[in-house]
Amino acid sequence: MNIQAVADRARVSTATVSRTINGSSKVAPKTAERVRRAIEALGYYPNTNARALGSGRSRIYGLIISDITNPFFPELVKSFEDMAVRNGYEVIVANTGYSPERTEICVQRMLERKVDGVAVMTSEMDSHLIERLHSRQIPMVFLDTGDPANGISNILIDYTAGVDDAVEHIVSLGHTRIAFISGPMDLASARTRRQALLASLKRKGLGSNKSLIEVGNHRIDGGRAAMERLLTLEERPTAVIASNDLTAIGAIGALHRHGLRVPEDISVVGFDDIEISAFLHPALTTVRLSRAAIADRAFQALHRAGKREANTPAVEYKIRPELIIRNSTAPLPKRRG
Amino acid sequence: MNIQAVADRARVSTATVSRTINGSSKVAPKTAERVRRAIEALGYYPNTNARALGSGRSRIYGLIISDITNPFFPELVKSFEDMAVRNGYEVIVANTGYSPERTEICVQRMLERKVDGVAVMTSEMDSHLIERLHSRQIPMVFLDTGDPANGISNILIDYTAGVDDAVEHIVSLGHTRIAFISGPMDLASARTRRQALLASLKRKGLGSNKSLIEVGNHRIDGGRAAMERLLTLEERPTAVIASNDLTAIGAIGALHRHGLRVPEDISVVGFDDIEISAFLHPALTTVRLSRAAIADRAFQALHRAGKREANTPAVEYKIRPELIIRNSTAPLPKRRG
DNA sequence: GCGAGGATTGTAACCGATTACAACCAAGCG
DNA sequence: CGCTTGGTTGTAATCGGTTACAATCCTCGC
Repeated sequence: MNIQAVADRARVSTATVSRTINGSSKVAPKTAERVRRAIEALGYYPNTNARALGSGRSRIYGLIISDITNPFFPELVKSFEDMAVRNGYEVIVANTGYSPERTEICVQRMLERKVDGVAVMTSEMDSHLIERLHSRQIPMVFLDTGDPANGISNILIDYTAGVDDAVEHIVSLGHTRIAFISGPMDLASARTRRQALLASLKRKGLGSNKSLIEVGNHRIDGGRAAMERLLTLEERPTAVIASNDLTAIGAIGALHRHGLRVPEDISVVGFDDIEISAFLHPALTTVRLSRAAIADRAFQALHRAGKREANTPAVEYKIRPELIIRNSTAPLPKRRG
Repeated sequence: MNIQAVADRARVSTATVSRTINGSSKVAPKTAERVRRAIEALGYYPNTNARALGSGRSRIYGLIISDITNPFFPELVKSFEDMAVRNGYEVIVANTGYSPERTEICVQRMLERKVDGVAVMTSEMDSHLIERLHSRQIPMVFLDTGDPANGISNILIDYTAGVDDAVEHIVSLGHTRIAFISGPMDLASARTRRQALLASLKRKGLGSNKSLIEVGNHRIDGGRAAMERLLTLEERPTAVIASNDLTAIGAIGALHRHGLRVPEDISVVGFDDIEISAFLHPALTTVRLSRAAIADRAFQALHRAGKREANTPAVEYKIRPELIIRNSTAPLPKRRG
């Protein structure tokens, strides 16, 4: 079952069948209809490999993430894949596991499969790997670390705005001793969040107390450990902002273990709004970073760059996180004693 | 940069280069070495599309799951992909979203991309779709619903053993009023778990009380709602077994909301052992179903079937879940009053 | 009635591998 | 010494599309 069979049945050449399928150049409506009926009758669908070989376009996008088991990513992957499939594309997902060697393999996989574009949704990527893709004219889009001036599209997260909302919320509840648990400092995205938060606190005239800044690992255990350390302080914080939701969940775990109530004794704010956060007890107040929006922009960036017509320049999208107020934050408790 | 360039540099024909790369037929060691050096020097890697077109094998496996945002799946996807990449394969992940229409699209995608095998890790799949793949001789492996007699490999989960462990554990703690929150009854895997559990209870001489059997939806909100209903009973259960961990998490949420303590007042057992379960407060006692083991067997099944030599028959693997005792279960509390 | 010119369609080269088959070569044997 | 045989290597067809270019067909205006 190949294009020749369709051509024979529709009494046209293979070129006409191909044109009908791709809508590339004009085909007379009557002819097109005959071809479509032949396709229908034979249950024909094109061989993607032959298509890719002939045209040089594979209709595959690469999606590089750090780790699919990190709850931030599944929704991103799903949304991206959804859009891709709706547009006739396939997606190859690759996990870097935060390792440079694995990242290199990921890029190699993309090259071998001749992807039409790569969405790099992790901040850790060597410039020589970027160059590898760039030199082959493969469209790319990055999360936060792209450089549109160099032809690489970027999705810019407005951390400052999101973090400001969180700080404003906490401050308006009367808190002044505000702790922050950051992500691992070797992660670019964690550093960015940390800087945005420190700047925001400073703007409020807070945050000079370095002992209230702890480092986690963007996972539950790190958040728990960091919170334990914060609880040993003479002057405990009354509110904690975490670099991501998992960290916040860990922090709440530590608080519960110490018999402290959230939010009555201590308020906690997360970041990301992973699905489970809405269902926790207490439901987590957090800064939502929409994965659907990120996936949408990423796909658009690649898809536009792929249209050969316009030599579309790299674009930059801005995404504004959104504070979701739930039950893990409350007004500053009255001092006892 | 194609195979011809390599052939020229190594002063051999393209056939010899191809043979060296694939190790298909014998190539003189000296020649092979020359070819390898040429490949190295040129930084050559084969065009996968051309390879697939010529050989009929794409070195791509399809992985059909119901929903990547269901925490059960990411680890499965990751493990499967890991094995695939290590063996030079690529993976196409497709979410059915539990919808027949989407499932049909998933299968179509697999056919168009000419996958070398499909792992169907969701229980909902029409037989005509299976036939579509089967008639094209595409190796398949299913989770629980495969039929080795019909040439389809199967990974059999020994639910009975896993559930027995959980029931035994709960009974040994002194509980007799044991509730069960099942998954949605239109999900085959949920029905299987339910049957295994009811049978296990019956074996212990329990489970005759139908009011202790509730239906959830395998998500947190369903578990919470089901638990709420159980709490309205005259005689409340003292232990609850949930069909999956999310359901258990929801149930615990409902219990907390009612001021009940877990495990002091009520014990809760989950199923799956998703990553977060170990970090909850209390850490969840659950029956671990290893996703890594499932992925491993699934890959092996496809990989073996793919070797054209032996006309390998379909295989059946058995996986035994394992009870992980944490802090959400405790001895039956003493009756007060 | 005829040539121009646009719309349609066909011919065939090409994408980059794989692989059946043929050709070649050297060693071994009678 | 000629032939067989097995190991290596090359030739060229093939996979199933895409697409540049050529050919053909109409329709119009003069």
